[in-house]
Amino acid sequence: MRIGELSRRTGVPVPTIKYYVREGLLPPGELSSPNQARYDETHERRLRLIRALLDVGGLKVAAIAEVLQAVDEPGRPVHDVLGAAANRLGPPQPDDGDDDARSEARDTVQELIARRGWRVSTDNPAATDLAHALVALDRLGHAAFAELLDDYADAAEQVARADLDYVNRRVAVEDLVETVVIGTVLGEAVFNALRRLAHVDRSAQQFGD
Amino acid sequence: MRIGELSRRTGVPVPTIKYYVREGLLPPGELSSPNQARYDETHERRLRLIRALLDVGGLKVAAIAEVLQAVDEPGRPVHDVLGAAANRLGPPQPDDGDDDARSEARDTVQELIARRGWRVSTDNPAATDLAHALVALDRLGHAAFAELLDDYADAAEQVARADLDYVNRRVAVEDLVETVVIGTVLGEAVFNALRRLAHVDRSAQQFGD
DNA sequence: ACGTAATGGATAGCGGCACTATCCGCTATC
DNA sequence: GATAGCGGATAGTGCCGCTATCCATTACGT
Repeated sequence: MRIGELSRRTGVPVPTIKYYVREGLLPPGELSSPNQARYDETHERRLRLIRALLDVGGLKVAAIAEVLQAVDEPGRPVHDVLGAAANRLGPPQPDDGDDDARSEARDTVQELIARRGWRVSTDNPAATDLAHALVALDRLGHAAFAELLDDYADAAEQVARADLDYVNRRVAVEDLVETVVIGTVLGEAVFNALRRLAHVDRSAQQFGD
Repeated sequence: MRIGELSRRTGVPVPTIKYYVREGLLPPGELSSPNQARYDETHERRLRLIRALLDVGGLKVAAIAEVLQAVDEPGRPVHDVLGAAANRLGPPQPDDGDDDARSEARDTVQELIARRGWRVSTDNPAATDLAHALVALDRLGHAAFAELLDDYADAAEQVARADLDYVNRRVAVEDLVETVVIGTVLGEAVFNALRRLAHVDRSAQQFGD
C-alpha cells in the first residue's frame, strides 16, 4: 500500500506520517522507485501503536522513539530489553534541589523494596519517580500518606501478576516486547481510570448525594 | 512575607509566581500599599500544591485552575465538589471517530460498572477514558486485555479503600477537598511507580538475567 | 498518450503551553 | 538619599507536535 492508503486506514494525516518517519518512530516504506514507497501491515500496526502511546499513554514523541528502538533491537537479552523499554515509559524526569527530603524519601523507597523482596535496582527510574512523589507529599504535609505504601504495593503486585499472566498467555501469538509495552502503558491508563471510578463510588457511599 | 521570600521558600521564581496569580492558580497577595502586597503561609501551601500537581501529577495549568476553583468554592455539597475536582484530574479528552469500536467499549465499561455495583454515572470522564483505552487496545489486537478488567478493578477498589480511609483519618486535620485532590493525583503517581517496580520484579523472576 | 492526482523528500511555519525578560514608576530599608 | 525590591503590564522564548508549501517525479484513468 502507499502512504495515502496507510493514512486512510489509520486516520493519521499523510504529513504526520512523514513526520513520524523523520523522527524515527516509523520505518520508511520500501522504495520501489526513487519516489515511490510501499508500506505494509507492519507499518499500519506500528502506526496504531504510536497513536496509542501518544494519545492514551501520553508519552512524548522522543520517548516513543526510544521505546520503539528497544522494541526493534534484535536478539538482546529479553529482560534487558524489557527494562530499557519500561524505563522510558514514565513521566519526564525533572529535579530540583532539596537533598534532605529527597534522601529520606529514597530511604523509604529502599526499605519498601527490601520489605517486598523486589529484585529491583534502587536507581530504577520508577523508584526515582516514587521518591519524587513522596517528597511532594511530604512538602504538602502529607508524609502520613506513606503509611498506605504497603496497601498500594499489594495492589500493584496483584496488577503486575495479572499483567504477566496476560503476557505469558500471549507470548506465542504476538511480539513479546511489544505486548509488554502495550500492557504497561495502556494498562496504566486503564488502571488509573478504574481507580477514579472506584473513588467516585466510595465517596458517593460516604458523602451521599 | 513579600513575594521574594515566598519565592525563596518554595524555589519558584518570582516571575513564575506572578504568572500563576495571573492565571488564577494563586490568589493575589493582600495589598498594603498600591504596590506592596503581603503573602502568608496559605500562599506558600497553595504554591507547593500547584507545583506538585504540575510536576508530579502532570496536570496542565488550566486544569489546575479549575480544580483549585472547585477546592475554594465555599459550602457546596461535599460530594459534588469532589466530583467536580476529580473530573478534571484525568488526561485531556481527545476524540476521533470510530463509532463502532467506541460504543462496544462503552458497553464493556457499562457492564463492568454494573457488575461492580459502582454508583457512577456512565458519562463520568473516567469511564470515557477507560473506554478510550479499551478502544486503543482493541485496535492493537489486544481486545483480550479486557479479560483482566476484573483483576484490575479488584486492585482499584483496594486502593480506593485505602485512600478513603486515609482521607477519613485526616479529615479533622486538613482541608477535606484538598486532601482528596492530593490523594487522587499524587496517589496515582505513587501507584504507577509501584506498578512499574512490581513489573520489573516479576519479569526479572520470569526472564532471569 | 495525456492530464490530473498522488508521491517522496525537504524546509519553513504554526498554535499551544509554561514560563521568562524587560520595563515602569513606586516603596521599603539601610 | 542610595539601593534593592516591589506590583503590574506586555512582549518574547523555547519546546513540542504537528501542518503547509514546494518541488520534481511517478501512478492512474481514459
